[in-house]
This record gives sequence, C-alpha cells and structure tokens, in this order.
Amino acid sequence: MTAAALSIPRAALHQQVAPRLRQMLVENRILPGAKLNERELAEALQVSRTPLREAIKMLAAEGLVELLPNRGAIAVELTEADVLSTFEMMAGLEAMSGELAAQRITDAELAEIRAMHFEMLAAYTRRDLSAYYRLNSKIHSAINQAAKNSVLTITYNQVNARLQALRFRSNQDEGKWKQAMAEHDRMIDALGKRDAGAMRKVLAEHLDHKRDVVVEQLRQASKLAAGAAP
Amino acid sequence: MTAAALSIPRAALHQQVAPRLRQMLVENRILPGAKLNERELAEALQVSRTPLREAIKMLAAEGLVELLPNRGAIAVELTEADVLSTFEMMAGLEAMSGELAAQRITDAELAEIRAMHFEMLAAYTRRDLSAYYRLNSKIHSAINQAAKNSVLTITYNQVNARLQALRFRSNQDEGKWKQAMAEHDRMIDALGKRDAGAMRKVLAEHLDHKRDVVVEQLRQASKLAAGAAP
DNA sequence: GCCGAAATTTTTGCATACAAAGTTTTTTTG
DNA sequence: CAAAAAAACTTTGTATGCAAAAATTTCGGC
Repeated sequence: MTAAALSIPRAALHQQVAPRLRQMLVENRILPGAKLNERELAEALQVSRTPLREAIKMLAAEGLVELLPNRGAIAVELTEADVLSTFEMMAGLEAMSGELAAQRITDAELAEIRAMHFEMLAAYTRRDLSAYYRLNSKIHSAINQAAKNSVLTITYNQVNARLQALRFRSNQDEGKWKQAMAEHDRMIDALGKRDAGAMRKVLAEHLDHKRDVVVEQLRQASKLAAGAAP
Repeated sequence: MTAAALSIPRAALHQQVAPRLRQMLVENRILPGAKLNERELAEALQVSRTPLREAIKMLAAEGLVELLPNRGAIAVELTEADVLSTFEMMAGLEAMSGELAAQRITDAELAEIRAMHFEMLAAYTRRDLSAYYRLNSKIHSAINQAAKNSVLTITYNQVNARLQALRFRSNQDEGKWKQAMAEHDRMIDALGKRDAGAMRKVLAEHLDHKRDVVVEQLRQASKLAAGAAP
C-alpha cells in the first residue's frame, strides 16, 4: 500500500515474527497454557532469540501471551469468565461499530456489504460453513471500517484476535445458524435505513447469541474432558 | 500488592522500563513525534539496549509509539482526527462501563464511589483542580471496576493512557466545570438507582463534553502556534 | 522403594559485538 | 559557489556470549 512496501527488500525480523507467532497462537498451534520455548521457536522460525523475544513482548502487550518472570511466556489460557468478558466486550465494540457505521457509511460501502451479505446467503444455502465464516468475518470487519474510527478498529482487531483462538467453528446447530442469518438480515436492513439505534441493538444481540453458542460448547467440551480424564 | 512483589528483590528489567517509558510518554516528557534514541534512553534509564528495545516494542503494541523500519521508534503524534477517534472510543467504553456497573455494582462499591464523589465536590468547591482531576480519574476507574469485565478494564486503561498525553488540564472554563459536576451528580444518582440506560446516556454525554473541551483547546493552541511561527 | 537434597542441565534475561541501514559531513566537480 | 558524490559517522537491527534463575536429574538417607 505504501511506498515503503515496494522499496524495502526485507522487513524487520521482529515485524515478520510477530504476525507468524500471532497466527500460531490464534490457530491453537501453540496450545493455551503451553510454554513458549525461545530456543525451539527461534529455530523453528529461523531467527535468533533477540527478535523473537521482541515479538513475544508485543504479543504480551496484546494479551495473547502471558509473561512469567524468569520463566518466559505462556500462551494465555482463558477461563470461562475470561471468555464471557471477551464476548461482552466484543458485543460492546460491535454495537458501537454498528451505531457509528449507520451514521457514517457511504453508499459504496453499503453496496459492498450488501453484496457480501448475498454471498453469505449463498454459502448458508449450500451449508458451506467455511465460506460462511469467512464472509461473516469480512462483513463485520467492513461494518467496523464504515464506523471510521481508527482506535475502534485497532481495539476491535485486538479483542477479535483473542476470540479467534476459541473458534469452535464446526457444529453450529441449525437453529442457531438460521437465527444468525436472520439477525444479519435485520442488520443489513437497519444499515440501509441508517438506523443507528437498531444497529446497536441487533449487533449487541447478535454477539450475545454467538457468546451463548461458544459457552455452550465450552461447557460440553469440559464435561467431556471431565468424563474422560479422572 | 502481590506476594511476588515481596519475594523478588528485582523485577525483570524490561518490566521496569516499560512503565517508566510509558509515564515519560504520557507526561509528554518525550514530545509527540520525537525520536526515541536507544543509546540515550538506555543510558538515562541505566539499562542496556536489549531490555529497552523490548519495552519499546510493548509500547508500540499499546499504540504509544510508532515503529519506523530501520529508523527506530517515535512518540505517536495524534492528529485532530485521532484525538476525536480516541475520545469517541473512550465515550463508548465509559458508556459500556456505566451500563454494566449499574447492573453489577455492590453496595460497598457504590458507597465508596459516593464518598469519592463528595470528596470531589469538596475539591470543586475549593477550586482545587489537581485534586478534582485525581478524584475524577479515581471515580471513573471505580465505575470501570464495578463493571467487572477484565477485558474492558484492560482496554479502558490502554485507551486512557493515550488520552493522558493530551491532558490540557488547566484552564477548564467555569461553565464547563460546573456542567461536568452536574453530570457527575446525575451519574451517582443513576448508579444508585441501578439505571443502566441512564448511566450509558450520562457517561456518553460526559465524555462528549470532555472531548469538546479538549478539541477547543487544541484548536486554540494550533491557532496560537500558527500565529507565532510564520 | 521413596522422599529429599545436591549437582547438573536447561532456559531465561541481559549485555555486548558486529553488520547493515541511515545520516551527516566533507570533498569534488561543474 | 552550488550541487552531487563520497566518505565518515551514527543509529538501528541481529546474533552471540555469559550470568542468574529455574527445571531436571542424580545421589544419598531412611
């Protein structure tokens, strides 16, 4: 995008390492609670410990890893209370995005979101969960962009990164899925009418329902684990 | 506060440096746009460049400094649009804090906030601006705590840190000050009634007014600078 | 055989050394 | 004398070495 992107043959190493590490954490390739061994990671990522450590410090500031004095870093482990807090926060951020987007969205942005909405309808009709999630994510991101608040966008992306680590994508039950689609319909409608209040309401509810789905699955997962372990 | 604080004779250096640097930025001891010279800073803070660089990376993740490839870091310079975005975000976070606090605050927490409110009234009556700001900050922080959402608290503190760098504390005009106190009165009232909607409304308005005060002063400051420089 | 202490190994944290990029100064040329 | 080029200097970025702390293993005692 910038001129610099063309001129630099190689970006700073820590700037390369941080996104890669972030992805590993978000995709649970490094499991919650697991130690981040500097020697191992440095070798795996083909860098020395110095830039790796700098990247780890950045992820710590983002809340993706926890620093333990003299014991390095571990991938954050979210308790059920943490998960609820994170969803509650996301609901607040989405509500705010929707409210502001309703006031500021351009016709072009609205058209693009509508187009993505129809693509999502297609994915839903085909029961293509992967495409559905991808489009869902793009739509919410586009709404956030339409709010035109840079601090909100940065915060949204940070909190969202933490949630990605909990993507219990599969087994969303049919009823919940249908409901989510209905909420998206109302969202597009409210956005078209530039109805800020309605956007706030529908987005807050939408996230609350997402939260319920994830918490339910978390509880089932821990029940299964409790039954298997002891 | 923690047991660890007593047992460890020395905390990790980067963990010491980060708060000190943060304070320097927030207090504008390092001016917006100024370069962070690693050698100088390392000498001033009495550490080697390694832990200093780690601390800088953390502050970059927090948005307090900007990293320029091969050119180090500079203290972030907020444009007027950035300032507006930050205030708008804070308004959203305060509104959310207030809404949740109204639902979750304990009688003990409410009593403490009421006590601080009276202290603030005293400071206002004496026109003690410094005490007023300190208490104001404590009250808003206590409301945030009463919301009992850890992610909200972390985010609130981060965004708040960016705003501190703009503390045009002095010259708040009498009318605005009186209005702010009236808003605080309504806030305490709504909190006592556990009226979430009212809390959201009064806090969102309160921050909008704070924003207006700061923006007005920003404009006057830039007018003065424009008149003096050329 | 098991628990605890000491020794060994591993790992983190910090400082320093070196290489590459950027900046400034000097020199050269038109 | 001005502008461009080159050299010297400064600063950032990365790797490595070393010390301190933690984890692991080994060994001795019961």
